[in-house]
Amino acid sequence: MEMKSAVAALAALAHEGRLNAFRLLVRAGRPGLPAGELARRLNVPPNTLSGNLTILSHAGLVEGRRAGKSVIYSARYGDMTRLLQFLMEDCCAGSSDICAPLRDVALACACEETEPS
Amino acid sequence: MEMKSAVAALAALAHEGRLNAFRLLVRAGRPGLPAGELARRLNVPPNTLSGNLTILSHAGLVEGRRAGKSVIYSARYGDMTRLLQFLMEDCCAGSSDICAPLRDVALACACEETEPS
DNA sequence: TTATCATTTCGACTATCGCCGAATCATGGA
DNA sequence: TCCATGATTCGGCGATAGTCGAAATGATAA
Repeated sequence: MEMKSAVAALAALAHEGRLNAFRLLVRAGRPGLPAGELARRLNVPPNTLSGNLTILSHAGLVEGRRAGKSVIYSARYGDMTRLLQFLMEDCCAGSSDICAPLRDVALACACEETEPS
Repeated sequence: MEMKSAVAALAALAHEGRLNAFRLLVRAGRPGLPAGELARRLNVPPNTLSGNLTILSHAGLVEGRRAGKSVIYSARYGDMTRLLQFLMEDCCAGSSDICAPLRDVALACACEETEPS
């Protein structure tokens, strides 16, 4: 069951235009961006982008909310996290040297709150 | 340039049969599994699986090496790591609460060498 | 070399995806 | 209400991906 949604999310991301849009939204953080602004920044026709945003949103990767005339899209970090979790599940098969680099990747995503003290 | 290969990897994984095969290889660890054994375990025709393994290998996610009559496939953990890194790049946009769950996912992939003391 | 087994490639069919122009829907302002 | 604007949906065409049976390739052992 989880399998189907993972495939859907991966299929949604397996497209240059959608991956660009998604990454832009990921970088935009919680506030997100209006659809038109996205189309302008990515330099794609609004209707094409709209279809791609629909696909991303069906896959649970983004969501849109209306604000006046605009629809503001933002990344759904929770589902993004679950997808990554699904991909790295049981990745290590007992060999810690496989798993270690993955940890480093996550720790490199260090934000500003890295210092524990 | 990195973009293209990320899309290729995601497209390769955006397929139930291939994702099953890949995950099975990921769990199999470095030793990997012969193609026929994979086909048997996944219950798919050998030629179909062969095509899918070719796609995965072109995407850099798996590799095959010959051992006698069999070709043994194994996951390429390095490229898998790079893909995850690409997906979570700049994920936090300054908000640490976005990034923290991702770190937890990576830390949950804890292997046996988790204990720091 | 010849037989045999594991795997891969070939060929053709079907289904689905992606893109674009045009029409439609939703909102805010005159 | 009527118009302007931002966004989405609809219709279609062309291109691509997926599957399977059948044939070919590669490797081994006698």
